[in-house]
Parts: sequence; structure tokens; C-alpha cells
Amino acid sequence: MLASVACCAALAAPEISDQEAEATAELFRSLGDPHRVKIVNLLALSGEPVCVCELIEPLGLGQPTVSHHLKKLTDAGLLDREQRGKWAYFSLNSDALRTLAAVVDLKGCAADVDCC
Amino acid sequence: MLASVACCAALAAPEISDQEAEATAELFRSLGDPHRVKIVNLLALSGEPVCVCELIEPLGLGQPTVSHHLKKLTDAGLLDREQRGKWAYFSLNSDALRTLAAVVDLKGCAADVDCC
DNA sequence: TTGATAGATCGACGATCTTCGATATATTGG
DNA sequence: CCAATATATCGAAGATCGTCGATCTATCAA
Repeated sequence: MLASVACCAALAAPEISDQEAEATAELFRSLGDPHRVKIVNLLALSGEPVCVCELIEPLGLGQPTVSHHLKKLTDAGLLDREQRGKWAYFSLNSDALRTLAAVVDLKGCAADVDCC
Repeated sequence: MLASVACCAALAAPEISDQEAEATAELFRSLGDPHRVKIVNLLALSGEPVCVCELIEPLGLGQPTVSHHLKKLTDAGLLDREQRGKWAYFSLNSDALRTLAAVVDLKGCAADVDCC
């Protein structure tokens, strides 16, 4: 499955297909949970990749739940996952965040955000 | 209830409270439906306020459902509602969209987005 | 005032989501 | 090879969401 950030369209795009609307909505939905907002915030503040075990305590959630949220963000294309031994490190995908910024930019009508 | 766009925090804010994380998530959740993405797109393309009855056909939804989606976007603070006789006109709130752009701007750590 | 029309609200149903405990997988150290 | 550890996946329970038909409210025209 393609990451939704790779298929989304700008909010002000001259035309939006059903597929693009769904991908764009899914991108926003991936940020539509307070714990996932906190994950993105923690990754943004730490300039470098962060291990799953370092996220469990600040989020106050069980390990399976943290994995679940990380998977949602990764599937959306916002996060990159990197295996280091038995640890999994996650970091923000800056390209995806640039795309997100273009999606919400109303002056970006002409910007070629969609790619489906 | 305060609009979530008025309480949200930047993704890269130096610190995010539970309340700000919830408001920020709710703002994204309000855009986390393909029909609501289309509504914002239609309002962005039409420079001027749009009547509810003009949205029903392009969305292919029932009138109560369109009202429901418009209420979600309005509650989030993204849309303004204006009564004109027996018609209700909706338009994008450009301040809210500017805030949204600041929320997703990772270089906006210093920007004072939160206000709770 | 009465009838018509626009829009909002209500109640219900099915689908999706968040969360958890239990378990499976994979990697490391001995 | 075995035990320990980190993470992912599974299955279930409860909450939330999108949608609809029915109904309520408000405005206009006659």
C-alpha cells in the first residue's frame, strides 16, 4: 500500500479525485489522535531517531499501543523506521512534512502536490 | 466550547500539554474525512461563501450528513457560518488556515501558535 | 396565518478506532 | 542452543464516527 502522503492533494488543488480526497483525509487522520501528535512532537524535538522504548513512558501507554500508533504514522508516510539490533528507531520524514505543509497551503493552488 | 484551532499547538512546539495535544488532534481529525476535505477544497476554489444546497450535489450525500460535516469543520474553527435569509453560507476562515499552516511548520518552533 | 422551503437536530445502525492482554517474531548474550 | 529482551501482531472490548430517515426550527411568499 502506498503511503497516503504520496497520494494526497492540496486543499486548494484545482480538482480533487475521490482517491486523492481519501488519501488526504487519511493523512490528516493519522495526526488525529493526541498521542500521535505527541509522538510527532517528541520526534521533532529530538533531532535524531528515537527508540520505541523511549516513547512508552512519556506517552503513558502500553507497548502494543505505542507500536500501533507508530505504525499508523509510518503507514501514512510521516515516519521512517530503522532497525538497530533489537531496537526500532523512528524519525520524522522531512519530505512528508514538507508535503503536509504544501497540502495546507491555500496559496499553493499551483503547487504540484498530488502525484496519483 | 472553544474552537480547537484556537487551542492547538505547533507540532514542533517546545512542549505540548495534554489539552493542546487533544485540540491539535481534533483539528486534524476535522480534516480526516474525504468529504470534509472536498468541502474545504470547494470553498477554497470558490472565493466566496457557498450555500449548503450547493454542496449537497457535488458531495453526493444527504442534507443532514452535509450539515453534520459542516458543523464539524465549523466547530474546529476552520469554517465561518453566515445566515442569509433562509440560506446558510459557509466560507473558509483564513486565520484558522494560517494557524493550521503554522501547526504543521516544523521550522515554526518559535512561532507562538498555542494560546491555551 | 398558512404553506413551502432550507437547514439543523435526533435516534439508530454499522463501521472504524483506541486500547489492552496474550502471544508471536526477531535479535542478542551466554 | 537457550534464555532474555525489544517489538510486532492478534483478538477482543468499549468508544467514537459517518450515514441515513424522520423530525424540528426558522424564514419567506402569498
